[in-house]
Amino acid sequence: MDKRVTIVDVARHAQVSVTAVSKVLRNAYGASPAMREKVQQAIAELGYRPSAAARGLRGQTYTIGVMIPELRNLFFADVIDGINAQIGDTDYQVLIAPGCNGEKAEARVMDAMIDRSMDGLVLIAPVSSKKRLNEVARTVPTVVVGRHGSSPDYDSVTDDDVAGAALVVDHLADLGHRRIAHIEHHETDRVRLAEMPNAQRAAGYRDAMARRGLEPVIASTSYTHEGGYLGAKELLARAELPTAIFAGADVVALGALEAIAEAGLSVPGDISVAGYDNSALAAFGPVSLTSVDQDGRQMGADAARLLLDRIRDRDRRTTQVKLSPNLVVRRTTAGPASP
Amino acid sequence: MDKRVTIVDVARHAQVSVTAVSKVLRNAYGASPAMREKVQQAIAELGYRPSAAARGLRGQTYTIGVMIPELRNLFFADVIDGINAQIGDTDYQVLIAPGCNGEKAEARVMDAMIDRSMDGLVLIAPVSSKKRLNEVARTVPTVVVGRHGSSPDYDSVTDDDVAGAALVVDHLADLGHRRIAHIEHHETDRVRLAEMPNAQRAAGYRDAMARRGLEPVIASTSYTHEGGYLGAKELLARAELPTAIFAGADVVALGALEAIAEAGLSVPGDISVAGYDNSALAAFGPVSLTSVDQDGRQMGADAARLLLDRIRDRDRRTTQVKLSPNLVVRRTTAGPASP
DNA sequence: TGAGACGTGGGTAACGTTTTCCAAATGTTT
DNA sequence: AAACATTTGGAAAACGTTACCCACGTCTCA
Repeated sequence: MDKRVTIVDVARHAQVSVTAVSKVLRNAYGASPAMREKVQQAIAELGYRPSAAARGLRGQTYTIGVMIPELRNLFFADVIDGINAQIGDTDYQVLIAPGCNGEKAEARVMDAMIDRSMDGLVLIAPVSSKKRLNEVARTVPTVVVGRHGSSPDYDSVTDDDVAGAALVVDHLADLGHRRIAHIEHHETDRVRLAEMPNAQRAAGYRDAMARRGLEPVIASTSYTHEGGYLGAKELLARAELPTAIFAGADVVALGALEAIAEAGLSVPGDISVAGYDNSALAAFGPVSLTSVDQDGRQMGADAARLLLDRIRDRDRRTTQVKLSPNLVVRRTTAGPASP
Repeated sequence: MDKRVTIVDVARHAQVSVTAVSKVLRNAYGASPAMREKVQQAIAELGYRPSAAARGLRGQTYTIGVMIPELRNLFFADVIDGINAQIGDTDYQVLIAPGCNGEKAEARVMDAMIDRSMDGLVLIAPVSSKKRLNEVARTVPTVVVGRHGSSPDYDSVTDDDVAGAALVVDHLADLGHRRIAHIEHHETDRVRLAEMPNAQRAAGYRDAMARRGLEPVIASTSYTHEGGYLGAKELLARAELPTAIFAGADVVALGALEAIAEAGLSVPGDISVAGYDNSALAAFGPVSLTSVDQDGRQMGADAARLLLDRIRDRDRRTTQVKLSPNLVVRRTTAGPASP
């Protein structure tokens, strides 16, 4: 309950002005090496730590906010690792706001971060309207991760979902499959159709199928375990059974696997299954799911780098970084049983 | 880039004093309903939001910090859900600091949270010294989750790990097992031996075995997948094979399963395996691991409740909440093959 | 009819920084 | 030696709140 050590205490202890201490703290111009030395020592002796609140009132808070839709998604964890690694031991601190599912929760969280005068924001897979995102980005330096499309106000980092979907289709087609079905996340909103990864994956699937001269077969559900289960059930009930299913996400693939097992079919004997995200579940031995790997760490690192750049120079033109995915082939895909 | 709306703007717009607006904001005493109404309207019209930085300089920041050792652990995600649910739509915002593995990272994060004048801290499974934790708790209201032992300075919420271990041992013994081995996290530090959950689980295992008149068999590795793999390998190399293995955590159990499969043994035919945490991996169909369930959500909710109470009254005596775990029996445990 | 209590409302000094000046000292060029 | 840059250090005004006061009416009760 002892009183907090302030910059005034440090100044007094070092026998210099408050201004001088502030300059040393910020590595600002106008402090001689001798003075720096003196002040550093006083800071160390008193165990002084600047108050972020007071700093925020004037300038920076040295805080980066990360908005994430879902803590349990391991891909997002990778992104955060990447951010953290890049921020490293700069003076910035990364803080994550949990539970931002849905537009309303997102709005609340973005406001909260702005209220707290954060220096920069990383928004991971936001669903808010583009208008809202632009507004936010005009208020505070912002990088959006995992959402396609460009903005004049924020930088973005995405994975090439169209290419990723093509990787899967090509892999399956090369194995000899012709009836390759896709389970997509149902989407109607126009902007999201253009910008959300799920829509891009579906588009990539259609393109790749067309290039191969194959008919697309689509079940439109949601990116959840249940969505995968229902989607696969629907596909298995059709007249012509697919010989392979490309699920838009790993959880979806797991749901599909369950439905396939229930139907008494084997994987990959009767039907091949591929997912997307290369999450820990996909890599997990007993599952061993063929999946598309996005380098989450790299995406996070790029996002952090872009953000620091933008904090330094807010008027810089925005850039869009697009990374290339890799296909990780495991044991759920193989050639079709019979032609 | 428009200027921020401040309390002064609101006051001017509502034709009242700044004090009056502040009172309304904080639901403080001394504002008539009429004035409240007027001010609320001005706030709405201007879209005013109070600056957390400025507030922090004077009093509260309405921010709760959560320190978490590892984002990927699903149990922690449950705890955070619980915290978030309890905080609900109070004015508080929950912020998580990622990557706090190790004492040094923890120190940095706790400092960062204090620098940011957070109103309260939830520390999940911290490894820092007790002295440090007490210091922090004396600076800012703090609740520690998942670490046993009591402190005069912070409240704590734990699961009864001794009881949890006993649940497993009793379950296995009731099935007829007599050679029940345990894979523990190696621990030498004295305080941690008393306070960390892993140590409590090992102690609970020993007690329960003794109560049953059984000899404890322990492999001392670490709470990781690899630790489980190596631990099981070691146990399987002994003269007398165990008929059951109680792993101190689900990841450990998964590693053990891998070693067992490699040795050409079947589960639960040749050997039973149980984990701890009832993580999503344990529940996952193909794994279906018997495990001890800690109600993470409940723990988080309790922690948040205690924290809000302590923020309200800092001099309240500290309390320790201890929850009871449940055993979830799945398909990796069964009676031993032969006597 | 006073005296006190109470209900309203506002003035203003903090809070701990940063930042914009400004002054003095020192160095550098003509 | 004069004129001009550059370096070094400090004074003081913000920044947007809160909280402690005080002032003014109106009510209540002896």
